[in-house]
Amino acid sequence: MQSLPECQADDHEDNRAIPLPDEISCNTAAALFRALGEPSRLQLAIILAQQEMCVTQLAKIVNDSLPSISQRLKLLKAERIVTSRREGKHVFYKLDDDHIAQLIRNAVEHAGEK
Amino acid sequence: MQSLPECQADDHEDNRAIPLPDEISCNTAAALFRALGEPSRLQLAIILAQQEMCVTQLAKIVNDSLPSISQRLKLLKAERIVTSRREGKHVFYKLDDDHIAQLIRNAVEHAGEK
DNA sequence: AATTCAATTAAACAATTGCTGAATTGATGA
DNA sequence: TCATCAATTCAGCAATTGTTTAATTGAATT
Repeated sequence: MQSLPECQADDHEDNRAIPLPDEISCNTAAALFRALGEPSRLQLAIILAQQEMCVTQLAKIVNDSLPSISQRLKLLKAERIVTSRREGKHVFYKLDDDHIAQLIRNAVEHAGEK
Repeated sequence: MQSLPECQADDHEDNRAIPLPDEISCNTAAALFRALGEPSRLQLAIILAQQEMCVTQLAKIVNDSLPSISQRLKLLKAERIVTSRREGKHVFYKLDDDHIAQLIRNAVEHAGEK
């Protein structure tokens, strides 16, 4: 009987053909995904994709404490998912750019296909 | 002196205007992000976006143990990021669809802007 | 300057996650 | 059937993460 084709990678010595994705790109891109990879943070991002909002408003809407919201926003901001501006006592957040909005739309779309 | 405009959300009672993103969507989309939100898993996804590959090959390329790779792939598969097919002793994985490839490209692009 | 409200930060704790080595399953060939 | 190789599963451990309460910072008003 004819045997099945051997695993192509038995030429284990030659990895030249497949360049590893560079480590820094992986790390920073993964950090971006990780920031959005938590329901409560993603929820904030989705809300802020619709309209700019201050921390207190967000806390009311999602019914959670200020420190929680603030910490989530801090992480989202570190990954440049949201930007903030202060206006008097309030700090307003919004989505950084359409790039991110597109990313979120794609993910929600994919998730919806289940 | 003119005082700064009040926070728009002092009408705290009326949240009708801002519908909460539905919880299930948030959870499933977040799960997708979380799966990609780990450098070693994202690395696998990026490699598999370029070509189909079996577990042993992947282990060689990223220089890690079979159980590690297998567990990562399992999670990626659970989120429908990759698909697998068995061929004899080997199980080959590849990216599920271009949807995901696009998602990854966007993220890497965004990360590169830093 | 003192008060008040918004937001952030800090520290401690609980829960989740990823990794490691051993055991197990699946499939082929002797 | 037995031996072998690929892949998965399992259980225990270490590290990371998210939450909570309290304390602190920042800005405006009196």
